[in-house]
Amino acid sequence: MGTGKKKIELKMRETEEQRMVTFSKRRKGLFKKISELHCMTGAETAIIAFSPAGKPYTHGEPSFNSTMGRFIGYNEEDDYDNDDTDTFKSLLEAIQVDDYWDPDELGSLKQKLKEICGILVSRRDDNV
DNA sequence: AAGCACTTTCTTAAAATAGTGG
DNA sequence: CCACTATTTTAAGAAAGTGCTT
Repeated sequence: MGTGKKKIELKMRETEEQRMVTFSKRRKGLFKKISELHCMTGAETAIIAFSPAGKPYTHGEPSFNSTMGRFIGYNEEDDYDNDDTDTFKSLLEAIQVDDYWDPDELGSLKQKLKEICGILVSRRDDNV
């Protein structure tokens, strides 16, 4: 016999546990709404949400990567894998591990990411 | 096996939305 | 249009379940 939904203040949840559960539930609802937006309007979408523990959750339609690729302006002829969401995810995760990762490795990962972003941004600026 | 980081299930009320009539 | 109500959807609380790493 649950106590049912209660009214709560719109502020940071008090405990880590509350934050985790609320994150899980509300992310689910948010991603569902975004699916509906795509379904009803054809809008291409991409969203990233970092969990309280720092893990990135992505969602997008027709796919996260294709929408991100479109946003950043990559060329169609590039053989870019639209379904490989792990590509962006792993890059995102790489930035999160500052304190736990080997500094040299992190440095090179960040450098790679910067290079990739630089290439993509300049390509976008050239073509649009 | 234990611990972590979520995820889900259930009950129930809050909030959002659709429908109706002025 | 706005006010009111009926219906649907969302999510809080509590607790249990899942999958992965150590």
